[in-house]
Amino acid sequence: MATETVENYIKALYALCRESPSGEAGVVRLAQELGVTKGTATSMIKRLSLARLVKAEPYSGIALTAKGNKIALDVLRRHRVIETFLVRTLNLDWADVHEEAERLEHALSARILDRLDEFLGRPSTDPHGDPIPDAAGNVSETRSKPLAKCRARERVCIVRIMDQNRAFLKFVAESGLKPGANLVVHSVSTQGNSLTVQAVRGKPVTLSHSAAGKILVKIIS
Amino acid sequence: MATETVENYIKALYALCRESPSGEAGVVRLAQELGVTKGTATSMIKRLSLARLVKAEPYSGIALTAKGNKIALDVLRRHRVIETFLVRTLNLDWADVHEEAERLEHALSARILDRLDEFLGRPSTDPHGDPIPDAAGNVSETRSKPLAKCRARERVCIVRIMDQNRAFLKFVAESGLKPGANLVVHSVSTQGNSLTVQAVRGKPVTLSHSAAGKILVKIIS
DNA sequence: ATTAAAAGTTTGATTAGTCAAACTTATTTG
DNA sequence: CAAATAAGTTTGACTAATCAAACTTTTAAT
Ligand SMILES: [Mn+2]
Ligand SMILES: [Mn+2]
Ligand SMILES: [Mn+2]
Ligand SMILES: [Mn+2]
Repeated sequence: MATETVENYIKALYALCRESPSGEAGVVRLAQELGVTKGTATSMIKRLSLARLVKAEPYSGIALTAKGNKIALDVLRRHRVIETFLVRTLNLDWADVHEEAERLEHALSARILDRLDEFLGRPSTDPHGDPIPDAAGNVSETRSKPLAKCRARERVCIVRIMDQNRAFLKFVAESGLKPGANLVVHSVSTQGNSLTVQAVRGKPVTLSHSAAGKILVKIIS
Repeated sequence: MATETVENYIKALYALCRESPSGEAGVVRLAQELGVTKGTATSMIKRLSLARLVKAEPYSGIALTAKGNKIALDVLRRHRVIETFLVRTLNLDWADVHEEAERLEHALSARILDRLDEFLGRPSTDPHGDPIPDAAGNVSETRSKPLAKCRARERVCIVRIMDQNRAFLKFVAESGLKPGANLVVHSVSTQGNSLTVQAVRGKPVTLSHSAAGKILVKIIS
């Protein structure tokens, strides 16, 4: 079994590779993400490479191997099942659960994870709308687009919040913009740097372009 | 915060001090308990001593300080709340939960622990009858004696099983001797090396002296 | 095409935790 | 009591994870 530290590196690498157009991660960003120096990250990459969890040439990009990807999805599954449990069963604030899950994700056996998953009714997404990979590592992401790309008068349903920041999550919840909420795009500013939406039976909310970019929605037919 | 390793040493020391008449623990037993060499245990004791978690003179007994005791009770609380959750909510086998809790006990924050405790209705004992310390570190142990010390025809209620061994726990459950079970002491062999008990509406079970010594009971008035 | 900045690597040191094996002190036991 | 045994300690070595600081390579600007 991978150590807690290795699992954290793998998970961070997975996220960085996702969001990079080249599909590869860099050492500096990785170090930033994990709060370590770049030298530390470099030496860990060497170890992961030796363990065949990543593919990396000196002075070039880092990518996960199939084996590394498997671990990433497994950790992600544990993380998201735990978040779901913490919110649904223990009533923790959805803005707090990410950090809690960050520690717990490394301590659950496969057996407990499965029991927890069963107890929760095999949820397909966590409280933030993040898809939960199944035990085999399959992820089914709902087709969606950023709210920032919507046009006026579109009716949409929020599917996912792409940011773990506590303050942002608090704001999103305050504004009634949690996953599942239906809303109408009221107006879009001409410069495209903000837009106003209104939840059903809610007050209108104006969002900056960057905030609206982190909220994924699907169009209601 | 103490590391996982330190918490394990402290917890083991707590148990060893409990069961020793002198109230002090030795390095060899400690090492055995944790599956490390005695040299390793010695060096850890030095560190714990420096951190004021134990009081220890070279070549003499080890005792927990008040600070160490506090940590031990805290870990014990987490361990037992988790075991209760695993059995009651996730339906895990009571023989398996000890090992699972052994890892989880180090990953729960105070907040999650409290929510879990609340969710379970603030239980006072875990599935094995082990008392759960409260958040302040108070333990209330039910007055009890070993089943081995009972005489024929006594009617007793099982309060606690003093052994985490899986095979033993399986046997205890099979025999209907879980905490809460009421039974009558049928007969006691003259040599005192075995005794036969019968649960209400159960078959008679014969126990060795050593097995009966690990089952704590209280007399039913 | 130089050169400055950014990205990545290396080196030497540190801490936590561990082992094997030699060693010392305390306890038993004949 | 002396010798054997058990308990406890010390030493030297190792792995995982980290940092600071010097160094090298790549990339971006001028
Ligand atoms: Mn983590
Ligand atoms: Mn999430
Ligand atoms: Mn433990
Ligand atoms: Mn227990």
